[in-house]
Amino acid sequence: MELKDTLNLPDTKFPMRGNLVKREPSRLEHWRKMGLYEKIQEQNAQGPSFVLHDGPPFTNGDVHIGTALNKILKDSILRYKSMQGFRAPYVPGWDCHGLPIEFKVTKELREKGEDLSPAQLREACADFSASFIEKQRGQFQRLGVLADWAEEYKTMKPTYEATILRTFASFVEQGLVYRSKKPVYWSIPCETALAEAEVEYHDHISPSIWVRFEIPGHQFLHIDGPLYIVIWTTTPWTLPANLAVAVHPDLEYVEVKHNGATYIVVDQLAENFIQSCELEGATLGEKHLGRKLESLQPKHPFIDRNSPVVLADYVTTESGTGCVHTAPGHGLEDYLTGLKYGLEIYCPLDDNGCYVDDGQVPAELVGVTVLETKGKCPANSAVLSILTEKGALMAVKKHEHSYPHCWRSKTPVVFRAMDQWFVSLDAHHMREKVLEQIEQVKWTPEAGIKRIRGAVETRPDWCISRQRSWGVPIPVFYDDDKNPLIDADVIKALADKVAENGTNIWFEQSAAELLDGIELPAEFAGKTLTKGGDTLDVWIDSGCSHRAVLQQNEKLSWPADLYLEGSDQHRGWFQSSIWTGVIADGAAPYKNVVTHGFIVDEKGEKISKSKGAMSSDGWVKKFGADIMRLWVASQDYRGDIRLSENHFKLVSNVYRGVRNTLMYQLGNLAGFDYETDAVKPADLTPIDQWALMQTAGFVERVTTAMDNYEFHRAYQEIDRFVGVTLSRVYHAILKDRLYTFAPEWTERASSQTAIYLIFRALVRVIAPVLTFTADEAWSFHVSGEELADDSIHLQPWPKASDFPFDAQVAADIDAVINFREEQVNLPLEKLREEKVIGANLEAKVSITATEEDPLLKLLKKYEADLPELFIVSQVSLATKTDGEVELTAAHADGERCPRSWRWVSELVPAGDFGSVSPRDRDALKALNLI
RNA sequence: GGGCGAUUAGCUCAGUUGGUUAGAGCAUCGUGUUGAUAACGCGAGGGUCACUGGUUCGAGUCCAGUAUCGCCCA
Repeated sequence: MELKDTLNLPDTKFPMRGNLVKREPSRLEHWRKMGLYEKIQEQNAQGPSFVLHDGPPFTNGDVHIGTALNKILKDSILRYKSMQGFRAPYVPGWDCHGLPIEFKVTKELREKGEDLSPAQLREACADFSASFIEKQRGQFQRLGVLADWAEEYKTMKPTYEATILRTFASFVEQGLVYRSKKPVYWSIPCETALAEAEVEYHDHISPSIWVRFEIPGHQFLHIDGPLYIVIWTTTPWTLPANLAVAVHPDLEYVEVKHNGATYIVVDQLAENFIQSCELEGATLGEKHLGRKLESLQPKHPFIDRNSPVVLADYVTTESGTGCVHTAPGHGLEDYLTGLKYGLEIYCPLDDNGCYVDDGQVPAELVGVTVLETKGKCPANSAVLSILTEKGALMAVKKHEHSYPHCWRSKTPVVFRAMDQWFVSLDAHHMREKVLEQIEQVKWTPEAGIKRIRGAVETRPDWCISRQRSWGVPIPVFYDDDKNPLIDADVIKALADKVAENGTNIWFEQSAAELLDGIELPAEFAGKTLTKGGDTLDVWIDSGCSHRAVLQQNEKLSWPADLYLEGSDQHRGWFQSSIWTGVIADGAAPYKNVVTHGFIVDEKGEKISKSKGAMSSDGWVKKFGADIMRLWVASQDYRGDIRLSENHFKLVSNVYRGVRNTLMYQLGNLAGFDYETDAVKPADLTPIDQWALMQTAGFVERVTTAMDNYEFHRAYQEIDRFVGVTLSRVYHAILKDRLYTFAPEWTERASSQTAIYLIFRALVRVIAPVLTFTADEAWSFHVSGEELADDSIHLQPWPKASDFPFDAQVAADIDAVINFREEQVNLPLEKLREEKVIGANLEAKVSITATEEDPLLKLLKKYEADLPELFIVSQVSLATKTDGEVELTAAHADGERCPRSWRWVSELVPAGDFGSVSPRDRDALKALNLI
């Protein structure tokens, strides 16, 4: 037998390498088989409840890395809450309806040459959505997300749809729903009005044109020759709908004279105007305040009507001429000005974006489309040629600016007035009520309250109608005179039918069939009715989730304790939810809202879609779920979250440290039975008490971090605890005693007792984040096998008070260790450089100080422990009469023990093993080996 | 263009009510060990705290502006 074989070296089957990609799936299967989620719920059935309400991801693709981040954060929080004894059910959801799916499905069907009825199209959309629910569910599960998948909610489920309709009925009942002609964003390829959320801004090159409107007669005094007011626009195609020219009441406008003609533009932009239109030799004349121009009646440049000068505050001097082309049917500001001046909300475009023949539009424009394809806009070209022909066009330039685009077709959208359904947000002081409720919610980060407040304060009435099929129909009927029947009782009755059969019935049945058995208001009774073709804005769908899920699933409760989504949802889901909550239930549906930022690349810039780094699965397949989860925890998610391969490698390093530490602990607990082998708290050696004190502090700090959902702080704490407290200090010191002491010796049992307690705390603390690894380590701990019946996720969260130690002893050792870190290592390193020693055990340390020195007193108190704490072979303390503490290091004296590698004054015989130190001889004796 | 936020070593984070030479961990480099070994130890280098100006005896910390980045809006 070799000496090495007489040592108690670490022994565990817990593998050093994680091999997560390969190993994690079998643990998932194990969890599924044992019903881990259900077990956790059962265990906490009587605990206080904590309801996190899941924001439903849209079901039109693979799980995006941002969605993965979101779900991981939720899962980590819920696992933490569960370990703390909360009944924390998790019902995930899916957002199914909406334009992106309908668009994609329509496109695919068109390519196949199939033309489906709305009902058939909806079926295809439902299949599409269902297929991605399957896919995404699998991807979420792969991340380790634990949930009540059997109860998951879907916005396309009949009962959910019925809730949407009932919520809408509540809106109608309160008189908030109205119909109005209003300019809305219109996507020509999609033939639909778009919500703000469906519009994205991209840089766009538009023609910018200067157009002169003649002011005939003697409207303006002291002007000889022709007089013009000059407008500037980047949307020439809206000129046929021009009904006015807006100027700012308080700005000065100046007469620009050139070649006998006079042009009126705002003073600040006169130079710009002269240069842009190349009016060489132009001179400036009199100035006039904008409000004085209000009475002017310029002529439309190519249609026989006047375009009066109106006043508007939003006119700026940033670009153009300060005289704003106004088309009430094509812009929101123009619309408001139009209302103020009693102008028609005029919009001569059909659904396809082509000019209609209404007797006013010039014949050469009729049928021309305003849709821009490949940078060319036929309507713009046609309008420009008319303007040129009429001599009204003064200049054309290219203008790059940010312009709204359809989020799906990516084409520029147009503003177009048409009939839509709206929800009034100001009636019954609804907006004020929502703002009041916002104050009752705790927003994290705190700045979130400003964002949602701003969004609620400034949003216009909610346009809720969409001209689509894949959604919940707006339950409105029309009589022959186009009078709408929109009645809360009728809608509620319809909702009952929908709860049974889904909204498909709206598309499959006639109005008469739909209304069969439903009592109509007197004015519609007996009339022939037709059903409306619009669907509801999908934000209503998801905005009703708290009503459809929290109020209807008996395991959940309303309002939610927590909503946790990306910061973009201040304007999206958080807002739609609080509106439906306040309108239908009188309060906000959540108590706390936490937001996370967006994922950016390593430079901190928006991640580009082409990189292919967007898929959650790609990262999981390369690094494993625990690394992804650790990556999520590693950063402060309240700001931007950086994503890069490099980053994952760094996180992997930290992971390896944690894993190795667990392996060390498991290895050194081999053969240790806490019930029979643990020492009493009073018998714990000083270093073990120190380690337990450190653990208590660690647990306390991590708990605080977790309570604040500050995973990055927990991550830093874990990294530090594992890397410094345990690995560098505690575990390093322990090696000698764990390896060479006889198993029954108190010191060794003391350390194993401490390691046992620390391991069980550490593995719990990492469990919410490193779910797989913690459970793996736990399995080996409780069963010695990779998979066990028990799970770390059924264990309670540790408390600082779980760890016994004497505060004075622990503090003393802390001081000794600080002394080692600051003073002892340096001279040892110097010896190493000088090649006097290699390992620290080859060294001895001598410390000299005055008798009164507190440090010396402290060291004396623990003199016997010092070699172990300093990890050297010998430490000698000596006194002197005055001066600072002196520390010298040299090669150790005596001989090297071949068993413990420590240098001792003399070796003693140990049978067949030759000579060893007296302590090692005793150990061998205790082991009955000699 | 507007609103909100961020900006501390290569990376991820700490920096308490403004107060001595700005701290960790990881990474890097050097080195030791070979009984945690695709591991572990020790040491070193690395920051004009985004920039500019202000308040103050004193500012990473307070104020203003600028820049860059992100989200939202136009």
